[in-house]
Amino acid sequence: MEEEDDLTDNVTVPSTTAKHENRIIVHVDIDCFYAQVEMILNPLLNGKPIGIQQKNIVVTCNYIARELGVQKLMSVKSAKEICPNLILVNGEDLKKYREMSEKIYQALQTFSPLVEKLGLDENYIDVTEQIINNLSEGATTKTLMGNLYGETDGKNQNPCTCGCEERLVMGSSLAQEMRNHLKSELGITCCAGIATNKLLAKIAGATHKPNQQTTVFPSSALELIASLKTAKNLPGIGSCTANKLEEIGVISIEALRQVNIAQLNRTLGAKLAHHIKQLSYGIDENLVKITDKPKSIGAEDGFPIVRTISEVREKMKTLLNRVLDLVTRDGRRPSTVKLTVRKVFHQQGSKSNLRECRQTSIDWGSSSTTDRPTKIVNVLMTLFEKMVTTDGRVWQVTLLGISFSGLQAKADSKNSLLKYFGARQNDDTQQLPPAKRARIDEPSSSNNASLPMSNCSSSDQQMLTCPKEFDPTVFSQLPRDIQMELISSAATGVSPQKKASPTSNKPRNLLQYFRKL
DNA sequence: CTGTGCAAG
DNA sequence: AATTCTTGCACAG
Repeated sequence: MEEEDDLTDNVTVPSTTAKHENRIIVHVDIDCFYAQVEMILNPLLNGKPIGIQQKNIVVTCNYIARELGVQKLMSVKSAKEICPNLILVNGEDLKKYREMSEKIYQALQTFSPLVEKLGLDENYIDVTEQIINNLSEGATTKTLMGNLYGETDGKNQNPCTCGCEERLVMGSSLAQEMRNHLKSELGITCCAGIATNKLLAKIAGATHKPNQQTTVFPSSALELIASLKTAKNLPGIGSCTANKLEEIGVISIEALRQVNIAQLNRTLGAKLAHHIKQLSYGIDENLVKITDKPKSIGAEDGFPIVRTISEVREKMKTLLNRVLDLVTRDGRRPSTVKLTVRKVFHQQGSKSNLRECRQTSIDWGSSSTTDRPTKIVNVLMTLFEKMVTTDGRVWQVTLLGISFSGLQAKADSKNSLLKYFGARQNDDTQQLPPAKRARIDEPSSSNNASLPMSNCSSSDQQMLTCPKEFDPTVFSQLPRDIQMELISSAATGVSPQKKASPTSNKPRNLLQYFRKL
């Protein structure tokens, strides 16, 4: 099937978008995050204009400062000119912010297990399950909390009959509860967007700031997207895609909606072309993806110029120490290292922003903790040579980056599985918060551990696949963290049971109880 | 599995 | 009004 012209694709775009969406997504965005954290940590700052300084830049500031004319990403110099009594707080150490970010994530998780963190100050929450439960319990649809995008005359011109608006109204009160909770427990204020997908939720939430929330009905989705004005304002269209779009004359949202799909395919590839076309109509099928532990841990350091191996080795050591520290704190053990370099070779005016990387698996085998750093430095230097010193050419390097991946929980079933069962007996629901929260524990026939078969696509795809060697039924009942542990142990062959040899009366491995017979 | 490119905050 | 830094995902060989 060749799609020669754009008519075909446009026909498939429903006039009212998201009609078939049964999800309810909340996007939570903390108001001027760094500034808020500083004010919470130091109440003396309350009522005063404060700015967060990194290097010579005011990266963000509180709303008092904004009223006085201070803007985000302003130089310290001009910020002080505009607002001489601006209080500057150094925000180069992100520790405090990471900690608060984690607390916020945990707090939001009490409303739904489907929380996705985006940066330090944003989260998506899929509350479809909770809403459906509430409705099935005969919860009365409350009045909408906060702002409703569009429909400014207060009248809903063309109410949708599919039930989405009722669910969104409930979503708005759930969002209100989340914001109240963040305020009372952490002192944090934020904005929220409530919609049927991530795209609309994020954009809607940004329409009323600060400390407000906004719901968008699918009937207003097209209008909301159009209000972004330009295509590059769509989340998912970055600078590179925006440039390519510009080359084919696509700047506005409207132009993106109208552009010939075949041409778009040629410019961006079919998949991306289709995706951003969908975005332009407010359609976004992306699921809220649970944020797990990081998949990689790394650091990189840029500098003016380095030309000698010994300099590189020095920088490498320093950098490695930093990363190793992070890895140690994480607790897991990586199986591969990756080295990134940025080479600069002054060719005719080219920016040569060229980064290259090489990775290799690492064998922690018999290396003591004291041994470890030097050992890895050598590995890294080998990788380095693969990239820059293979030929005798002159080289200059302006960046080194080290990243570890393949992080695996240190395989000691004592500290994970056993501990889990120990704690588990006490209370199943403890990590589910105050009952009023979302009332997902109401029927109590099944707890949250096994998100029971819902027809909600969002949770379906979050299901982990059961490794061959385990009983799928049992597996499906296990909580997610245990599922993951079983998967990784299956994958790595940790504790392989030889045909269930009952002879081993050793510290019986709990894994065996989950295996198929 | 490797390496590159893009996006986001 | 950025640029840098960190992470994750998609693509391709």
